[in-house]
Amino acid sequence: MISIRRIAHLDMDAFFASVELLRYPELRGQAVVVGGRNVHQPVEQPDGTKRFARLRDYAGRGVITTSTYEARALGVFSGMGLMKSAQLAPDAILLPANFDAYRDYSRRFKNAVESIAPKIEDRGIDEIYIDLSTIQENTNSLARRIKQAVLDATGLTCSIGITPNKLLSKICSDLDKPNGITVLSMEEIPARIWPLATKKINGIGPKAAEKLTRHGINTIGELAAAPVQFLVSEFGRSTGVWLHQVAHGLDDRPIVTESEPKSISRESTFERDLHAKQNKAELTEILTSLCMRVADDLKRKGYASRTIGIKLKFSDFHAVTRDVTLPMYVSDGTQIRKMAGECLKRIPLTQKIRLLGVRASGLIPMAEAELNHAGIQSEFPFLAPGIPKI
DNA sequence: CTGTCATTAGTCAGACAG
DNA sequence: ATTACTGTCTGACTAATG
Repeated sequence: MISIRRIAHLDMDAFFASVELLRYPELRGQAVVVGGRNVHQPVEQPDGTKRFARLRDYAGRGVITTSTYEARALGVFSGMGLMKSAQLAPDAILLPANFDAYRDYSRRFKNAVESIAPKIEDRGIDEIYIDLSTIQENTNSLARRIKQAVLDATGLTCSIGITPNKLLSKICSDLDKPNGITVLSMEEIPARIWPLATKKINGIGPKAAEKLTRHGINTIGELAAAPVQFLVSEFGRSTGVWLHQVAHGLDDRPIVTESEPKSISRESTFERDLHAKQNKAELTEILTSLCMRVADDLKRKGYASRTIGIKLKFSDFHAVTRDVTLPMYVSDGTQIRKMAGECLKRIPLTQKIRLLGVRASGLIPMAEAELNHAGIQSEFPFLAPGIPKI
């Protein structure tokens, strides 16, 4: 007995910017971007109107997190440096990010969808996959009902793709944005998917797309027509077979409703590049603070870690990482700091540094870590409570 | 006794995404 | 004065083990 899967991908429209527009409705219709660091909140003026920061006022290393569709029309997209975007759209309104508000609205829209279709896969703050396979209702009316529930709960619009799998639904939710519904069956793949650029496939990024272009493959249809043995020889067994499958719209990944985090990290780009020796005190303090924040996050989320790593990004954007694994689990900031210090010693410091990061991986829930820790201690009493020599 | 092979863990870089 | 932050996954390489 086989059942036809019906999977939805729901993506909130310009999510962070749209949440800001709920708070500042007078900005509706304008080019607005969210992002940056040290961006000040709008200031109320004597006449009751608010004074907003403009992109041209910004100085620093921040990037755009989200932009309204009006800003995108000016060539200003997420990920772009704010200094760069200020040249394209100096008059665009710049707002600081309010992550607490976004998390709140995220929770609201997910709850609204859950009340209609409970089998949901979380894909970050502004999108989800929904398994609609077992719901007996016309696809279009179900999609409209979900969108209405999201709008009622948040005042925000979203776009939905509904197809037999996650791969196609993800592509389709983007085809009629904003505020759209796209339903697609396998029969429609040649007409509606094959003309699209390979970059539209989730997992084909700039590098893979560029490599495909070099081989004369620009569209998903051209990728589908490429011999699988050619793709395997160019991209390796696993990626080559995958490219061939996805180009034909094939994807059997299940909806994953629960998962455990694999790593917890904190990183920070400095206001200015720092020199390893000249700014040693400053760097040490930043490293310690990152370790304490990671320890905080671990404790708050209830995990312990046995692999601690650091990341450095240099002036030329070249990044290096080092990590170290212990036979026991740790969650204490001081212990993490010692391990991070050991990692740092193994990195040659010639260039100036622009970013420092600390990551904890090899996670297990705190309760299990304590059991495990007790076992390790009795087996290796000399390890506890200090840090073994590296 | 030595070489080879399979397997696993650890480490690091890089691609990708939201 | 261009380029954040958090997180997942995979490939390549090395070392250890049997």
